[in-house]
Amino acid sequence: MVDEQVRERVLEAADRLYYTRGIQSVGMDELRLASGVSLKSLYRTFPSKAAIVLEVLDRRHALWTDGVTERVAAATTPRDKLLAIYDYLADWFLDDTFRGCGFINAFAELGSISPEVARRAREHKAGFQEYVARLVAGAGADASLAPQLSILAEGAQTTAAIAGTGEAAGHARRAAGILIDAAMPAALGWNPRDERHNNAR
Amino acid sequence: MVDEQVRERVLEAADRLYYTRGIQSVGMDELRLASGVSLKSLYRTFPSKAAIVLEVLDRRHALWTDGVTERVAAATTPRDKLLAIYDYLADWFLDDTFRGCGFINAFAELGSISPEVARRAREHKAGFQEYVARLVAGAGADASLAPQLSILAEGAQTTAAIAGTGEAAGHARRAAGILIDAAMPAALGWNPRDERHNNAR
DNA sequence: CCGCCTAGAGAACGTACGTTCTCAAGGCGC
DNA sequence: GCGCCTTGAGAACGTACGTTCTCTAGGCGG
Repeated sequence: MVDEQVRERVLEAADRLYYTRGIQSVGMDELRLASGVSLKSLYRTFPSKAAIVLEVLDRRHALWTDGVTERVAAATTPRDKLLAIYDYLADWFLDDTFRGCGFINAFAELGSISPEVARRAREHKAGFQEYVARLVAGAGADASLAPQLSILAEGAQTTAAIAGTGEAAGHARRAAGILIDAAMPAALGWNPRDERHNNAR
Repeated sequence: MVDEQVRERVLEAADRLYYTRGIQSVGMDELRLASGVSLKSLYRTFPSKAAIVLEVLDRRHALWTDGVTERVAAATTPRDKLLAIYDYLADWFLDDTFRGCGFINAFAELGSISPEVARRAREHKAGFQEYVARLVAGAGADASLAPQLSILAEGAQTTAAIAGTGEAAGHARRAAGILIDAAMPAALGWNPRDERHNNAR
């Protein structure tokens, strides 16, 4: 089997298994079975399980970033771009494999014993916060809005994961709408009381 | 050693170790060392590690509930009672042992392989959401405020844990203030635009 | 002072895991 | 067609863990 094929198969299976059942609960033998790659090829392609974990996290970061970016790009107004984040979450929460944010989970499981995992989680969250900050700046809203929206997205993910329902996305979206309206300068001709812009779900 | 002493020592040490390093990373031998309780007494008092984990979670739930309740009780106005939740979080985040919500962490680590752990996490979060809902009702605010405030608290905890800083508490508190003002009926004589009530930190 | 019961220390046991090694089969150059 | 190199399957190895067992020491009632 070509190296590229091995990489892809292993990372795909590892991501699925680690996300579903936790990293420490999934052994290399199970990963071999699920990926259809022999242990030999596995260790020829990756130096260790720890390395696989880090690559899985990097892959997941790219998928998340692409997904959010795409969804935001599809929205037109600056306000809708901000709210699109929560629409993306709403769809994700409905996926029946949803089990919370993989980075929060990895951090909870390994953050205190693997500095590399902790760093990946920190960078993933910092990246998202910066992205939101750019959107907020683009909307001309007060900069303090950005961490507020990030915290709402974060809270929606853990709430939805533990509750096992997706309704947190809607709650977060409505809260975000209120916070955006409060942070939007009326000077830009924006009227928070205008019902047409208050497109809550 | 008296049974009561054994229980307390083991649960205290287990809570500290599990919270700091994760549950699966802490073995029974280390728990024996940290608690100063022999393996024999340990297994005389608890049937298994799984049972200890569940008792630790129950204990932690009680500690959290008491801490929040006390802090809220110290506040006077309904609005300040709601904001007191974030003051409690702010203090907690400054504790240098802070490593996120123990229930989120336990759920991330074991939620998919231990239904009991998943249940504890679900009940813990549901209990908090109901508590917030009661406070919101007591404040005469719209019921939709409750899940919004819960999600903010949730997001602040994971954000603070991964970032390693406590500033998320302040961001969540300011967002909460805005959402509370938006959900408070003006009919009760409440004026959201009144600066005197807008005691952001 | 003697026997019994309990507790502590740690060895022992079974299992599981990450990683490496063995061995046989198969593809490919010559 | 023959030898060599790589690959796959799985055994093997070292370690760690949860749990139980062994043995010894000591406290306490009689």
